[in-house]
Amino acid sequence: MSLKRQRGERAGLTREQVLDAALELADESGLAGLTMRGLGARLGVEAMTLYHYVPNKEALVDGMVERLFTAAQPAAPDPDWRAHLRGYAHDLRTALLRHPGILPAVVRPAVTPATLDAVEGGLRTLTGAGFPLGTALDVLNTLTLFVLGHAAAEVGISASDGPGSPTWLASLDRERYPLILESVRSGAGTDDTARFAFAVEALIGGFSLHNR
Amino acid sequence: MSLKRQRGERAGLTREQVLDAALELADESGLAGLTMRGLGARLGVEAMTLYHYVPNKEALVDGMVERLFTAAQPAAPDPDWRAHLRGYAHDLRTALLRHPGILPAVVRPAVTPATLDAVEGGLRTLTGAGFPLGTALDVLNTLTLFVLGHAAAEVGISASDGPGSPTWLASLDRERYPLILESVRSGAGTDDTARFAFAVEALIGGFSLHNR
DNA sequence: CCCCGCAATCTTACGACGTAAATTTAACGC
DNA sequence: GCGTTAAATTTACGTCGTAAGATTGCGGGG
Repeated sequence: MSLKRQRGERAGLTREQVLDAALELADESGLAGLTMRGLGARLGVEAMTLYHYVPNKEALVDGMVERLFTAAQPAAPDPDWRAHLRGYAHDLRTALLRHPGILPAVVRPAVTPATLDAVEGGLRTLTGAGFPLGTALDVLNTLTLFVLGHAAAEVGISASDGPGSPTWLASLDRERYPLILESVRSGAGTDDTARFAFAVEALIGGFSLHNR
Repeated sequence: MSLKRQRGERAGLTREQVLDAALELADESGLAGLTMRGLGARLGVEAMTLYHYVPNKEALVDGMVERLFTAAQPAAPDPDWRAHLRGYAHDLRTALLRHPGILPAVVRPAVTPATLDAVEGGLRTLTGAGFPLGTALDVLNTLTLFVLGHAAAEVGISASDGPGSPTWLASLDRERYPLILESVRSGAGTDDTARFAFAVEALIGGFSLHNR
């Protein structure tokens, strides 16, 4: 990456290289630090060159998001629908957290061959387990949106130590917020991974009510 | 709003007026259309004037988000914890959807007196219903993050008719995606409000497993 | 082998953005 | 009235996305 070329030598980029470099840059410098000029520099190329691989910056970000979703390998189909959903949620979260830089820009699930396969596979498992098709779709949409929101919030929260941080919360009025203070003191709710697992289990437990 | 003044006449703004005008502008023109100059114009003032009410644009957006959360009046404490959670989720979603313009920027819950009250109240109801404190916190965090993610995705999805739209999905390969096509044909999963309610019920159902 | 068309890359330029610095103007206590 | 302070403006700078056009390398048909 970013090798210097002789005068007039070609860089030989591909769209995938551009998108991957953009993901790296966003992870290092944040969304605001993702610049056409900066991305060009990282690839050893002028900014305008990038417009041969991407029509504009919005499309660049869209491509990055697509790449993120595509990187989540579809969970192996599991006849146990609970295990299938657990695996799907876990894998999707892991893929999303691999590139926290663009997560703030992921406000909707991307539609790619990979995600379509994941949905189709999920529908097959769920309907096979007795869920009506409409319910199965609601289940998958609900779970996907939850994973998205949770992952985005995880990277959003961790960066700050202003309002909301444990030390900040510890200075609250103990008359008014006794339970919050007790929670902070006991260190509850600070483990993102544990909270995620808790939530997934709750959702699966709730979905079970539609299956008998 | 935006009344023209005589030369040298004062505008007499307040921070709240600035934030509310910013919310309006973001709703009309999107996040990219939210500009210091544009916001100034809407208030009948030069861009630099806004810096007397807000240190920079990032703080402006933060203030808008805070205002959004504060506008969600805390749900009336309900001894029935299920009803309490239902009301909380519904009210928060309604408040968030009232200003779709900044929702893409809401990647984490804001910490304000209003939200602290909501959390404390929720903890009181849940612990009163027999939940351990740590579990109660997980329940509230899970529900809040879900509402955030769902609301953000709702406004993100609705705007597009490219990939992911019903008409686009209808042209998929029927050998490979039979269940997705059947879902589209039956119009399943298109009602955001219904899906939200479904998800909230599922979560509450799952939470119930920790309460007996 | 040459040359020509195409694809990749670079150069230059423009308008809009966020905001620093300095300046002007209005409002208010003494 | 007068100085002080807060509110608003003016001017300016650096950076951004990107339009337009020029330039350079490469591969195939004479």
